[in-house]
Formats: sequence, C-alpha cells, structure tokens
Amino acid sequence: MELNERSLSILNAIVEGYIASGEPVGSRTIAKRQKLKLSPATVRNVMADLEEMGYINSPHTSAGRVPTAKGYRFYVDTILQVRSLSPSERQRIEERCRLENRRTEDLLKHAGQILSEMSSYTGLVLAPRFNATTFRHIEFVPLNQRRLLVIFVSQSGVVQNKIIEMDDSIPSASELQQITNYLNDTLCGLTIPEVRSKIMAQMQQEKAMYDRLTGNALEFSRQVFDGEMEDDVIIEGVANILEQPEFSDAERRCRIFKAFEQKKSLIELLDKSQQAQGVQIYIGTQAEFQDLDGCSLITANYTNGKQKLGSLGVIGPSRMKYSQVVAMVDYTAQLVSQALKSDIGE
Amino acid sequence: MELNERSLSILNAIVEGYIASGEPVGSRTIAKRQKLKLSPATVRNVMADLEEMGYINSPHTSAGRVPTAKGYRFYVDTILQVRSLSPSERQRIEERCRLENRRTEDLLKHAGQILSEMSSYTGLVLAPRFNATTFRHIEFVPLNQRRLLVIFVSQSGVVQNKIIEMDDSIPSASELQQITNYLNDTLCGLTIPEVRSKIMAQMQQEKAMYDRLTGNALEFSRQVFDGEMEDDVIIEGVANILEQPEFSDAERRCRIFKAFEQKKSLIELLDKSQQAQGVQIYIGTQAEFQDLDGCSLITANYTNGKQKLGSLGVIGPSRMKYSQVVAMVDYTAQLVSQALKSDIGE
DNA sequence: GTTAGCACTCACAGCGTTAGAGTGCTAAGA
DNA sequence: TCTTAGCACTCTAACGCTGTGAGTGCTAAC
Repeated sequence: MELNERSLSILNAIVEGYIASGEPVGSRTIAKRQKLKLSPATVRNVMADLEEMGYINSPHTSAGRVPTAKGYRFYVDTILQVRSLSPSERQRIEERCRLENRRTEDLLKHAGQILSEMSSYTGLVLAPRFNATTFRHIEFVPLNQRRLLVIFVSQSGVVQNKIIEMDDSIPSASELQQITNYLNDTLCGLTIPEVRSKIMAQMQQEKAMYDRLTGNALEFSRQVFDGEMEDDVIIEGVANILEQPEFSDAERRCRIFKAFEQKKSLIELLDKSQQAQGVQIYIGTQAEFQDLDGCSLITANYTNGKQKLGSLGVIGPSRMKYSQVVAMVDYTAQLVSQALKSDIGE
Repeated sequence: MELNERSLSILNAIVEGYIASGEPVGSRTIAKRQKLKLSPATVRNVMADLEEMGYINSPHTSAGRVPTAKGYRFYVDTILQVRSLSPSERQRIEERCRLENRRTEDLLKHAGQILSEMSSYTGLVLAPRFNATTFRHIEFVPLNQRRLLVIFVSQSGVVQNKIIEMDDSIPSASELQQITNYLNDTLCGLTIPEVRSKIMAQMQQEKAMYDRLTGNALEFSRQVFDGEMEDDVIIEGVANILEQPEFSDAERRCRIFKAFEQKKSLIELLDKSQQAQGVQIYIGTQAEFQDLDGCSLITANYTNGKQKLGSLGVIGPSRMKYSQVVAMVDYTAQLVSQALKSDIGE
C-alpha cells in the first residue's frame, strides 16, 4: 500500500515532532503546524491508517502517536532531508580531525570524541580491521628466554603487538635481526591475507632448502599473523547517553551498557556497515540487535584513499536528530579518510 | 572523645547492617542482633551519642541510622576484620592473573575484569606509569618524509608509540638502524628519568664532537622522552555500578560516569595511593573527590618484584563489602606482581 | 546506668478525585 | 466521496487525603 502525499507529510510531522519534543504527538498539534490546512479529525483518520500500516502507534489510548521502528525506517529512507553543516560546525570537526603529529589511534579517538560531543550521543569508531591492513614493518624484542614480543606496524601507522612463546630458546640478537630484515623485505606492502598466503607458499618452498633462519622467520610470522587479531572499537561519550530520557529505565540502561562493555555486538554491526557504501542508518528493533533495542546507529566508512579501513558513527536513541547526525558522521568520515590518506606511502 | 567497647560494637552493627541491607538500621534491629543484651532504648542512647560525634546520621526523623563518611572511615580503620578468601575464590583470581603468553596490557585488563566480576563493582587498573618504567628497547619506523613513528618497549613489556615530526627529511634506513643501535646500547636498563638526564648529559658532550648521527639519535630520543606520556587507566565493569541502588539517582550517575570518562581524577587518586604501602581505602567525601561523593575506592600497588609499577583496585559505593573486597584487591595485586616478576630480566 | 512506656514524626503506599489531552465515532456539510 | 464539527469516552498524571509502620526522643521507674 502506497502512502500518498498527505499521509507522508503527516508521518513526517509525527516523526519530527516526536524527535523534537520527546512527547507523543497528537492530532491537534499536527493540524495546527501543518501547511496543508487540515482539521484534527482528518489528521486522526490518516493517523489511524498509518497505525494500521505499522508506521506509528500510541503508548495508550489517550496519548498521541509515536513512530515505530518501521516508521523511523521509512522516514530516514524516503522523507529525511539531510541538512548541511554550518561553517562553524565544520570548523569544529576539522580542528579535531587533523592528523598533525598524532598517532592514528589518537586521531580516531578524537574523531569519536567530536562525534559524541557534537551529537550529545555516543561516538563509535571501529579501528582499522586487522585483515584490511597492509603490512609495513615488523620487529622482534626478546622478553626472556622463551617469550618474544612481536611488534607489528601497519601501513596506516597503527602499532599492534603480540607475544609468542618459544619451545626452545630465542635466536640470538643477530639472528633476530636477520629474521626481521628478511620479513620486512618480503612482506612489505602486502595485506594481511596476502601475507598469510605468502608465508604458506614460502614455507612450502623452504622445506626443500632447509635454511634454519628463514625457517624460523616464517614460523614466527606464521604465529603472528595466524588467528584473528581482535578488533577494537573506540567508544566515546557513554555518559551522554545516560542523559537521554529514554534511558531513565534502569533495566534498559543496563542492557545497553553491557553491550558497550562486551563490544562484540557493536563490532559486528560496525563491521556489517563496512560492506556498504556511504552513510548507513540502523534502527534498533528487537530482531536486529537485541541489546540495543530502541537505539539507532548512524555510520560511515573511512578509508586511506585506496581501501576501506574501518567505520565510525554515532549511536543514540531512535529518537535522534537524524538530519544533523548524518551530516556530521559523513563529514567526519571524510576528514578522517583525508588525514589518513596523507599519511600513507611516500 | 573515646568510643567505649559498647558504642564500638553498636557502630559496627550499624555499618555492617547497612552494608548488608542497604536500609537504615534501627535500634530494635541492633538490640535483637547484639550479643551484649541491651534494650532498644539503650541502643538509642548510644546512637544519639554516635550521631552527635558525626559517625552516623539519619536520613529523616523516623528512619534508622546510616553511617557517615567519618563512620565508614572509623569502621575500616579500627573495626574492620578482613576475611580471607576461600580456595575457590583464590583459584578464580589465579586463573585470570596468569601471564601465560599474554601481553602485560592484557594481564592488567584481566586483573581489572576479575576484580569487577568478583566484587560486582568497578575494577580499576593504573597502567605502569611512564616515569616508573625502565627502558628496554626503542625502534624507529618512518611513516613518510617527515613523520617518524617511534616504538618504545619498557622492561615490563609494555609497548608505547609516539610520532615525531621532522623539520628536515628522515635519515636513511641504515642511519636509522645505527641510531637505533646506539640508543638501545646506551639506554637499556635505565628508568625514564635516568634516560632523560643521560640524554641531556650526552648532548652536552656531543656538542663538542659534532657527530651528526649521534646528534640525531639524541635529538630524536629527547623528543620521545620529553613531555609526559599520558597515564592510562583501565576501567572494567562500569555496568556493574549501574545496578547499585545508590546510583539510581540520575544526576549522581551522570557525575560518576563523567569522572570515569575523564579519567583524570581517577588517575590522580590511584597515583596518590601509589605513594603508600599495602591496601589503601579511600572513602568518598565531597572534599576528597568531588565527583565520586558516596563512593569508596580500595587500592593496592603492584610491582615487578623490584619497584612499584602501578596500582589496581575497586571502586564502588561507600556501602561496600569492605572485608571481601580488601582481600580480593590485595591478592590480585600480589598475583599481578608475581606474574610481572617472572617476565623481567634474565 | 538501664529499661519500659508513650507520644510524636515522618515516609510510603493506597485510594479517590479531577483536569487535561487525545481518541474514535457519527452525522452533517462541501 | 472526502472533510469536518461535535461529542462521548478513555487513560494518565497530579493532587490531596488517610492509615500504617518504623523509628525516634523523652520521661519516669527500676
């Protein structure tokens, strides 16, 4: 069933009214506010239709109407007009998303912070995924006879480290140096999956040659790149979400905080959003993300100019200022991408 | 004014009763529970004295009594009996505080997690302070012509990195290698303050000799170790604190979360606790930590066997199961120290 | 010094009432 | 056929009232 011009306009009024006030919207309010002069009674008829179609519902008989998840969905998909940022808003984001002499991690953290501050919701940044990163440098530091610290730098300048445990004692310093050189020469510029397959291929080849050093090098690097590195998500401004009236319910508050703490479902969502292009809007329903019912998530990817690295966004109540937040998330992602672009290669 | 045996016992009953139930404790309850058989009326007289001395007060006329910050302070200082951990509790902590092939950061994070899980409050771990760490290894990775990534490994295996921006372009790979070797030879085993003064001394000396390479090396390392590295604090189990009834008040909840987010006041407190020996108990009063009014913090230091590295602990409402948490924090700190001890040197 | 007794206070829960907002329905008008 | 005015109805939230129970402070007797 299609929505005609009028019902569309009324749905729009309900969603925006509810977003603005937080109170259920009644027919009188809409009748007044509306350009197309209609009486409350007519509005009520349309509202009844909209309710039947599942776009809105009312908390109780004598309350106004509130958008459902389906209503929000429809709103963002077809009605929403993204407003452009004011120059001062742009500037505020720019100031925080410059690389300067910061580490990539810090840049991402600042991006999360500015998103949270400007939206008054919670900012999320999915750090560059391990599988998406490109090898730049590896380094081995012996900790004691059996424990070897491996430091790995990706093309985007992110430093990760891991510890590998030896069966027999660690090679000598000069041997380690040779191993380091060999790996840096061989693997530089490859993505992690490429690194993995290269290692496997080399290992096959090595078996015949029996060079102990190269063998060691390959074995070490296999241990490093084997298994998933856990993805990290930066969460900024959780306190903001506490101030939202929709989280005055203790049980609900707890659920969302547990979700923040586990990070797993957030990572999944952010990861999923990475498949897509441009700004994505997720609207919380019981089905999609259990713990984040009643929340919405707006995300966009950031790149290094060539490939997608990760995604960033804002999570808040479904009653969210979409038009503003979408613009912010979009612009922030652009700036982060730009900053990281200047950092690679050359 | 001294507290006699009886008032002591009654104060004890009030504090423990309130900790157990969360409800103000009345004279009848105490009169029943008490070994020294006293009537409610007598208890009331004593309670009036205790109130006058500022150890307890009542939320309103017809409610029981609740300990004040001073009351808690007195309780933990003179009455509190630390109970020892059960074998199964010990085991649970041990399982999570083993180093195995984990990174130091992960070990600390797990320590925070187990503290939060077992106490049902929030676990805090102050990561090894930059100034307290000992130099183990440094490494330079060029990012582009002007940006140099510096990776620094401390004796305790913690990896930190920083970016330094060059005025002119970065030295060649072989020069960098020489610089790296020079610094690793010169600085290994020194604490950061020692590193700083050594660099300064060498720089003085160098001025005469004019060796470009050494000059570069010193200049780079000066940039790295100059300025404070920001201290990091690991916070685990914030959701737990939401479940505490004392944080049902929105305004208060917000304050404490803001404090968690800023981390600054937490770091200050944890840092202060590092001066002292053994388990420390801080009881929130408006004066000491503004944002954490009504909270208590129990901390202990962890070491690497030789020197204090950082501190860890639990933050929760002042109405806290002190006897249990003190034991837990103490044991966890011991285990972490032990794990880190096995990791250094040799 | 201790205790029993008593009057008093206060928070809290339950209850009925009222005001206000908003609805659905119906019938009249365009 | 669509739109609107009118009306009865429903439900929530706020208010005030009351009774109850817990706990206190005071006083007088032991």
